[in-house]
Amino acid sequence: MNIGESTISAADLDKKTVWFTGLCRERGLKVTPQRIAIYRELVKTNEHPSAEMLCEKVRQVFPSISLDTVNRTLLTLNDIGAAFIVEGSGDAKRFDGGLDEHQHFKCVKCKRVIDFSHEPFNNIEVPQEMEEMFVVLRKSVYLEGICDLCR
Amino acid sequence: MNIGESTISAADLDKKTVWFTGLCRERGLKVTPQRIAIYRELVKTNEHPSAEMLCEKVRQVFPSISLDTVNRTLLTLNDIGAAFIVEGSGDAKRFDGGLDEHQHFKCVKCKRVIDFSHEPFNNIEVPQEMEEMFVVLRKSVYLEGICDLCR
DNA sequence: TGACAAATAAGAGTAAATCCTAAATAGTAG
DNA sequence: CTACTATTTAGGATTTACTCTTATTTGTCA
Repeated sequence: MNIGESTISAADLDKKTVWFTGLCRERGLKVTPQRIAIYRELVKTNEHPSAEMLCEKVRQVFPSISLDTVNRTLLTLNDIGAAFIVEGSGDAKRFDGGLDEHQHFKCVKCKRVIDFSHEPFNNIEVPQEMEEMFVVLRKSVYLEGICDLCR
Repeated sequence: MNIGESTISAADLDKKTVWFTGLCRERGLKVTPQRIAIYRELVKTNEHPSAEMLCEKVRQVFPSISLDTVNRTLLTLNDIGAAFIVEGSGDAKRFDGGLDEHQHFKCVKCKRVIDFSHEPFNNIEVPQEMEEMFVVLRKSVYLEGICDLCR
């Protein structure tokens, strides 16, 4: 079990960036400084930021970036598998650049999304019947409730 | 295993309604005919309707009901745990009256949300550590991929 | 280096959800 | 039954989270 915190080293960040630029090229996507900046900001944090939150961060480095670009880019990242949209309920989309298997707990009050990793949950098996009918790309256990700070 | 379809009998619907009125009273909420009507319509279907869709259905019985009331009521249902919100991919919120414990599979192409129920998934256990730190209200296994129609 | 297609910025546009008001209505407790 | 208070209705205003359009810029590749 491991709840919350997890950081990325500068070395890992660079490694991820290299992997990401490769992935872009592979898919015929241009490697623009905006894309890199957005990807790096996303991967740096484990806060599952919204497009809005990321936009603010990226603006510190890239003052003229538009929210639209951030939004579009995040959807692109989701399409190519460099990030994904956290399953959630209703509000603004939340993104996750994390590639390790992990689960999410979402606080229904503050909307915070907290990572956790629990070995048995990483190993759940998709039933045969589902595999036959659908292509299952991602699986995760999703918990909702009230977090430590809100209760 | 059970994918997709599932209906509710008139008897079960009534049982749920009784449970729901009890829950309302417990929470000091008035048992209004609108609330009941909305709840019953939601529980009857497994289509994960939006507020708009539900409003139309309820209007067949209750022609003067306002969309605002439907919206407000659905959020109330969510608050007291009589329903919950499923991710609507940025579009309109979709609601689920949670007939039985079940899981969701979401198609990344057509955005369709498909219910399924798989005994082992219903019985997953939340780790002690999580229970101590958070109040866990809901747990589910969430799968994403490509559905039978899209692939 | 230059052409071209892709990507971006800026700003307008949109749809859903939420909030506001005020007046009418209707559960609920005493 | 009555008083109290929650809830509903209606219609407009506001907010949120995108989404589109158009002109401009910029990676990429020959």
